[in-house]
Amino acid sequence: MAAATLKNIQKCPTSYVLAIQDTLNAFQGKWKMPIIGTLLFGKKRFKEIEREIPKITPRMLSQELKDLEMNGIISRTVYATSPVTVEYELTKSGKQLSKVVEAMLEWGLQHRRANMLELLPILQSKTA
Amino acid sequence: MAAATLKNIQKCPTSYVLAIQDTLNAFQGKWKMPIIGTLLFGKKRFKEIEREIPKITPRMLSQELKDLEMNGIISRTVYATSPVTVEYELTKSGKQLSKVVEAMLEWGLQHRRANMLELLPILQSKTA
DNA sequence: CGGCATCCGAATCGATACTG
DNA sequence: CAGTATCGATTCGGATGCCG
Repeated sequence: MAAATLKNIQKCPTSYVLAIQDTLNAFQGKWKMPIIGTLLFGKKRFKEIEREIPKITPRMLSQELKDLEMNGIISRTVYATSPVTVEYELTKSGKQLSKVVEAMLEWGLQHRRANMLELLPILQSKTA
Repeated sequence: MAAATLKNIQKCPTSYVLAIQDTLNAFQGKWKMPIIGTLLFGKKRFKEIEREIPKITPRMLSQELKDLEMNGIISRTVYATSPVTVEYELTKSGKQLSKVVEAMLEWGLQHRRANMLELLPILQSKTA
């Protein structure tokens, strides 16, 4: 199959848009990408993830993990210890997201530097 | 400066999470990535974008374009024709997002194929 | 430890109608 | 053409408390 480069789909921008939205749905919201991000470093337990993601509540973490599992991005394993231990791990699909995450990360750093220099004390209001 | 690879920040997952969330904020929501996507092919006018993105309303398009402009991702040019013509174009920062978009696109296609085969008639309920 | 249930305000977003 | 204004439905997401 041909690679999914921009040039290949230039002919039909709309179908291209649909593909992006499709992808977007898999990890939309405030928390999914950060969760995936922490799991790229390996298996983690519920509490570990919670600790690494500032301000996430158990409610949201639980909800998002369930969502990600349903979408085939992570897998959940329960160990019958006492108290129970649960480990979350990226699936193969999930691991392939590292490409996306790295791209986002790299752009984020560049973009931030660019904005610091040129414009935008506007961000202040969002940071606060 | 060292490249922003995952390995480089493994030491501090939390700061890494913050960087991702930061990036995420720049194009969160249902429409921003698709808008950026269509603009990767070149300058476009309001109506052109609207036509290429299924189901977007003028309200949302207007709002998101404004947001993207404030974030330094696109630029807006008004031509004093009659009726007025407005063109939107990616800035340098915006163009650099192509890396992210392509990564998302590629993953989306792979992931879709994988899910078709293995699991998930669940998506049906979301597609409907 | 790893959650779930409930409540509730805030933010998002779609539909529709209108304007310079 | 390129938007804006208003309304209302839906969803998101934080706080809190409880459970096996």
